[in-house]
Amino acid sequence: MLNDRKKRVLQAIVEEYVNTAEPVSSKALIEKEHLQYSSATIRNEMADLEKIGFLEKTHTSSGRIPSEKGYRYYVDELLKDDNISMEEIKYISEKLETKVNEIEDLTKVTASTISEVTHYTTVSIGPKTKTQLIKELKFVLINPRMMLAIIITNTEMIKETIIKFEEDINEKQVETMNYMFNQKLKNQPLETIDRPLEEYLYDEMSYSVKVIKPIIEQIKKVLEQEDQLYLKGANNAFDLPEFNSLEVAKNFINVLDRKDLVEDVLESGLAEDINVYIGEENQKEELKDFSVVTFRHKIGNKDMGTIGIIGPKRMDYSKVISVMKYINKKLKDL
Amino acid sequence: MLNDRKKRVLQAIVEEYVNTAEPVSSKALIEKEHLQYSSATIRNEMADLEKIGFLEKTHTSSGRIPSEKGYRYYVDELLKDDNISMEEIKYISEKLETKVNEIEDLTKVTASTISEVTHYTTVSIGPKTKTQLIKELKFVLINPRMMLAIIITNTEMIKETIIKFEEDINEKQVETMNYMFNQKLKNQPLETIDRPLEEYLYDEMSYSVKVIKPIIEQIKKVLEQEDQLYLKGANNAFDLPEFNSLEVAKNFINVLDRKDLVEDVLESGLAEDINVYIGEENQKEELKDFSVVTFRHKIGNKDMGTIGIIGPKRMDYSKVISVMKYINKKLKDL
DNA sequence: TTTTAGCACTCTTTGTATTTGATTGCTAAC
DNA sequence: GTTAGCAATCAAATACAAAGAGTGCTAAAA
Repeated sequence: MLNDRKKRVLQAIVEEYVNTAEPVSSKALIEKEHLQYSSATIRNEMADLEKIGFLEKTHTSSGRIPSEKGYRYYVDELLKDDNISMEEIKYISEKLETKVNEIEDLTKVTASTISEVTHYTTVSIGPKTKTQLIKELKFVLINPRMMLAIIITNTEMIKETIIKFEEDINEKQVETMNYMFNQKLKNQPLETIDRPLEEYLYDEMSYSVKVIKPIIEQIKKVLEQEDQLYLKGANNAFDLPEFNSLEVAKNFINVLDRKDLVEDVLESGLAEDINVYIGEENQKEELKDFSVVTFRHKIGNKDMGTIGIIGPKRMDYSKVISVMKYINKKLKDL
Repeated sequence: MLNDRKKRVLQAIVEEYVNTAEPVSSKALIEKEHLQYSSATIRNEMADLEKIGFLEKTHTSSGRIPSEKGYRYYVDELLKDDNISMEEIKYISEKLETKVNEIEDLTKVTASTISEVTHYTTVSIGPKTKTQLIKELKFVLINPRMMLAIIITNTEMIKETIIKFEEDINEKQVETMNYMFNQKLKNQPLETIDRPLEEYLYDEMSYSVKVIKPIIEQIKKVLEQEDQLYLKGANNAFDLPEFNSLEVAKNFINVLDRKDLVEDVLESGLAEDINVYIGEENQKEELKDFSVVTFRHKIGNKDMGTIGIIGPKRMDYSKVISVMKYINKKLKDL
């Protein structure tokens, strides 16, 4: 579709613009890229690239910036995904090799590492609670009116919650309940905890409503509560020149504050491990001025959490994707 | 020290400036406050108030704004602390009366409520882990290589952590260890878990280092890890006119990102429940352009968590303090 | 046919005056 | 003790000019 020179020009413009945030002129290009052509030749190529929608101008006599279509072509065809230095490799390895006990923490650590290496803002979320199976339930009596319920899922996620009672209960009762609940819930999806279960338990056990109800309610509450989002490096955004516009900055902060939005973005990822959404490609209106790269970490086909980078359209896609690919490989090795 | 009219002028200027964020002119003042004096008289009073350092000008022919000294006098002498509406009272009551199981969550809910009512940014932190006593330890075997340790403190704070082993252990061992650890640690400050304890346990129990060491290490790790900060309403700051200056906005975001800073601020509170730090009164260089109001929630003399509001010096101290005082009363009633 | 030199044209950026309007401080009168 | 009145001050808005960077296009060179 594009001849080699055009590809080279487009790639150079994207990379130069990512670096400088200034429209790229024909002169700047031949200097930076040591192109063996005159500026007039490059200008002609740039005019062509603009004609097919890969470049834009900010005004008639300005240099060019990539259009969203230009970024897309760059990401799909031109981008190098080994743009990662020895220092970065070392840093990432060390970060990921520190012992992490819980998967949710692993997602956090990974997100935080990505943010630190790329200097972009990351958001992350652990494995989706609702779709998981209950591997085991453990009840521990803390005092006669307080019990801790521990829920272990098939992805080794562990959730704890405290349950308070209005009457005293004893160890024996806890044991029975633990047995009954496990009997009924083991290997079930978390959403099993519903009305019929409640009635079943009332029938099987002779314990009062005052004992069974708080347990069911609290477990339900824990499982239904939104999975917690983790945000890292939001302040980095303010070092980017596009955030000199207060409006953009405000917009950005507001997007990060909209948990529903962020969650949707993280869940929207397709089959791929890594997905790139550039500007208008984002479903959500509020994100159309930004680019989002999502990274889904899986073991087999078990979802282990998703991480998203939210940044300007002028994002260093090459660096971001290189880092994610490296981390992906590293995680599979663990 | 100040005559009544001066007090009235100072109070009016603070309140007007808090509202409008514009320097207050003598003319605006007589209009808004229905003062029975001419603008020239008010100008004389304003000149006097400036002479003693309670007011400032942004340039020679501008209206006046309060100085930090002015705010301080306002907070100490003029401020009304019943500046709270029926709607706000209702909203706060409902928020605080929803059942909360853990103290850390109570601190979060409170912080979030304060942010929602005042529209300022709040940061909060639960009761300080390190200074608490261990009330009880519970070990629960999850599988032969994995155990959950539950630590209950004297303020009913509950911390859980997962411990992984490199060799299988059984229920019996867990029971023994649970007994031994409790024996040694009950009613001790959390920092007791030190070298001598470790040796004691090796001696008393015949279990291998591979079993005991991970437990001690992991418990230590949990107790030493920073107490988690909770941030709410950061985006509200961007609606304030002072944040139209990108530099201020950036500064603000950076402060919020500096956990050490924020933590120090929350801990710096004195004996009082509510403390106000205006601009330069803040110990930390980075906060000298902001005002901070901290609110410490105690039951008896047990610290139950601290909440801080970080906002512009032009803060609505009256609203903030009124809300905090009301919440404080409410919490004591619970 | 491809490439390039050259130049007119466009538009942003920067700098400089000029004007407008709000507000004060001070003086003299009430 | 209070106030009217007025010169003085300064920020903010407006207007204009000059400089500079970059393009598009034409015609010539390769």
